Amino acid sequence: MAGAYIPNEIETRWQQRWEAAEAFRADDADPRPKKYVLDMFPYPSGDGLHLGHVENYTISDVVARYARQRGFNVLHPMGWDAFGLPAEQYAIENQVHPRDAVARNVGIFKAQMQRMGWSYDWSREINTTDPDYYKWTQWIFLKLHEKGLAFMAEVPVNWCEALGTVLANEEVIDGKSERGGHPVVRKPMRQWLLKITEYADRLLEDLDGLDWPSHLKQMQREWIGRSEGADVTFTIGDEHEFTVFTTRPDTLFGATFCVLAPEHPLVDGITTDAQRSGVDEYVAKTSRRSERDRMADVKTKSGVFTGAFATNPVNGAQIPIWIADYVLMGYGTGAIMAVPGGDQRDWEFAETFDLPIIRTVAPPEGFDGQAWEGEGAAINSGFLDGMQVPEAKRTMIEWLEEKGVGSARVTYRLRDWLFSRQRYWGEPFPIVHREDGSYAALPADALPIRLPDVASYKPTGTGESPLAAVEDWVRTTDPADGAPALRETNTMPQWAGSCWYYLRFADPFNTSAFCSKERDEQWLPVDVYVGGVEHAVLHLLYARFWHKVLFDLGLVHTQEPFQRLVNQGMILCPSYQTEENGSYLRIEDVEIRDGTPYVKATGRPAYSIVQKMSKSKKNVINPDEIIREFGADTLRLYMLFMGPPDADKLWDRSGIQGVYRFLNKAWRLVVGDDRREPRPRTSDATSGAARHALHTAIHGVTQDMEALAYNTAISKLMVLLNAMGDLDTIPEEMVDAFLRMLAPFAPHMAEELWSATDREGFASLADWPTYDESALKTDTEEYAVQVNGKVRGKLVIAAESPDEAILAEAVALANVAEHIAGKTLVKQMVVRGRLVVLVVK
RNA sequence: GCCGAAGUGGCGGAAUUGGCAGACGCGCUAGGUUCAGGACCUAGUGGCCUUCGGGCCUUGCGGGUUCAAGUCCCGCCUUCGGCACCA
Repeated sequence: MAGAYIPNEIETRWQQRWEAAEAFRADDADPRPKKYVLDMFPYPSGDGLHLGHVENYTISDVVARYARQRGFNVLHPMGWDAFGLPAEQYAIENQVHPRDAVARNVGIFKAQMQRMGWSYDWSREINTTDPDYYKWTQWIFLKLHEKGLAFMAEVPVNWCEALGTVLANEEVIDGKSERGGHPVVRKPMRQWLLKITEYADRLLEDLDGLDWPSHLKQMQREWIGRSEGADVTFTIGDEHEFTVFTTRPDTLFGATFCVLAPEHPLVDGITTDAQRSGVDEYVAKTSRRSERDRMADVKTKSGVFTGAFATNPVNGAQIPIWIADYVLMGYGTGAIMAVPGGDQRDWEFAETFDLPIIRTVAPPEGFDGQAWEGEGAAINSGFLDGMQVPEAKRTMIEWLEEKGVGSARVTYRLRDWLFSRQRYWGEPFPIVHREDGSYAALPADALPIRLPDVASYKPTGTGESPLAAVEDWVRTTDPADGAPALRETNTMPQWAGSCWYYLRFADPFNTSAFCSKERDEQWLPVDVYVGGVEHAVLHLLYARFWHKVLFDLGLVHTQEPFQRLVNQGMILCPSYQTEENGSYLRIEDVEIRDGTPYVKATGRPAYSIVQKMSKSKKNVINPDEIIREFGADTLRLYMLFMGPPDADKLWDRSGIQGVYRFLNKAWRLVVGDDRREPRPRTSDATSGAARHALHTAIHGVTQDMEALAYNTAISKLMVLLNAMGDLDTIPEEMVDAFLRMLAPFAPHMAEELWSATDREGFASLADWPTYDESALKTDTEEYAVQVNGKVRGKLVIAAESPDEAILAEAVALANVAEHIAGKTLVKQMVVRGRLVVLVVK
């Protein structure tokens, strides 16, 4: 008899043994086929792991452990994405240097990760803030610069006052910062940009070959936003001309006015004196409005006539030129031809300002809407009349090109990637500015450009990084000629370090390259990448871009970094608010009576909604408490048992009992507890029903493992354990296979029982069991007998019985006979192994 | 507004190509066991009806195809996610 199952004791012991034996180390010299299983590495925040991490990393851990047991040489590394805003914000809030805060938080994270029993190869741990690491981030930047993909420009940027920095388009959501939700305004500033647009087509096309969730690919496609159309040049008298971009060149005959963005450079020059004051006022008003305000009233159309007229190149018509803020300077050419008959926005504008409307595509019979944006035959369009839209487009583009007033063109929603930040905690640029205003990239041997210590690392708010105040760091010389120069004081954004970290894991200590050709070829691409959907258009797009650049430079051998991507669902949890003022309540301060939540202190009802866990909603569950109470194995198992990996999951701790009981049951069966002897085992071969149960389980669990259907895999292990519990003596073979299959999910329990039953080595590294096809069959089969679609009886018959025998027994069943009595049998068939179909009239 | 995903017992969720809806677990009910238990064991558990043989209903709603529909087709509703004046 053994003692009770005490998870904490067992788990820490096995964690130490795995570590001492370096059980999960990925060996470069191992000749077996490789499997690279990667997590999106975390920002080590001060709060430690949350349940989202636990879910993410448990899924990948099971993938990695299963792959090991299937004989793969597995690379499953972990590291820290520690530069950037979250780390810096935390440091400012807690009055510590970011470096110290990162070191401390990394310690917390790592201890928690090890406590979960995740099988990382810690010998490859990396940290993006380590100079040995960011040296190579800077080096890759130099490569981008050499290729002409990094450049400086005065551009309207997203300036966030509260964060004291500019942000990338991807970091701005609804006019607010992705982090913190602070207001963001447009403001022109001189900034570094990366030409991701040059890769737009490849980023789009290569999505097809990736094994990613389709909705995620769709998000990237939409973000890139490729649209095909044409540029059309309009002239204004003899002096000016401007170009518009349109996806509907076929509707050019219906262009009854043009609209320029208020920021369009031509606006000032073409405005007539009579319209001057109105135009100036509108332009000023627009520039004061934030992006957010501009988006807030999409419904109402505003605009001002410039007094100028443009010549429609297709028919010479003089059409008025307006300015309006629904035309964006940052997209296309910042100018449009307005076709109210074929575009609802233009229709609304035309109605508001009483401008003419001409239909150029015949709407379908009975159409009583406004603009018709669909297919149809061209009308009122001269040489296009009668053509369907696609043909009309082609014909118009040919005409425009022939006349030299337009051409086919593709535009993208994707903009170049704004790559500089006015913050302290990021990679410095390997760039110096010379006195003559030019700048120079530093040579590779000058790297790393270390981040200096500063007195204050808080944002200055002036648009300059805190680094600008570090005189002796800023003042330097251009190594090319020794002339005085100033260092670039912007830093790289958070995403820089994570753009290539997956490559560094393959070769973490290389001092002469970011990753050697050999290691790249050995380990890349990542076979399974597990992480949240929140990175769909940020990290995942940026990393693909860098990877393609590295590919073009011949530095990596694959076009894409992440072959298969798995998105875990979100963990949702009820949050509680007072009904009075909506302030959030901690879960401990709420009690549930008859399914209704009440505020404990006041006894008044509380308002509850289910949403994503977040600190501000006070609905965060701390994994440490669950581990303390039930152990890591139970938490791992429960996380997976709640539902499929990609589904959102409602956190409800009442279900934990189920998986905890399952582990206890396994424990008692194999080693017993303080009251019960373990179940006797036998080395005799498994036979009969037990054999069938065993092989069905192996077959089913294996299938589920391949499909990442871990919730059903666990349920099949439960079925197997229940079957073992029904036996007086358990065949050793069953215990063996059970433990091997338990190992990826509850590795500590598996190890403990593995060693308690005198098995050699680690269960975590034991081969995956195989099943015998013949054992999946049973001697008898059960058939449901349907009469006119309803089950009227069941019969058990020897397997492989001929159809005739089955049908004969089926019609002989008492209840079946009753239902067919006095009627004509019009159809009878047997669905092998399942049912008998009888149709009567 | 546009695009995408999803709606199955009291709850989380299962269901190859259309083939016995509700696996597994939680919860609940009854019994056993225990000094005790938020422990363990056994049995039951979608709803309604029942002469205890069985019958009828049931996968968001309404139609349809089929011997047979959670699964396929048509039309709606709801929820979640993404995009949001992108020309």
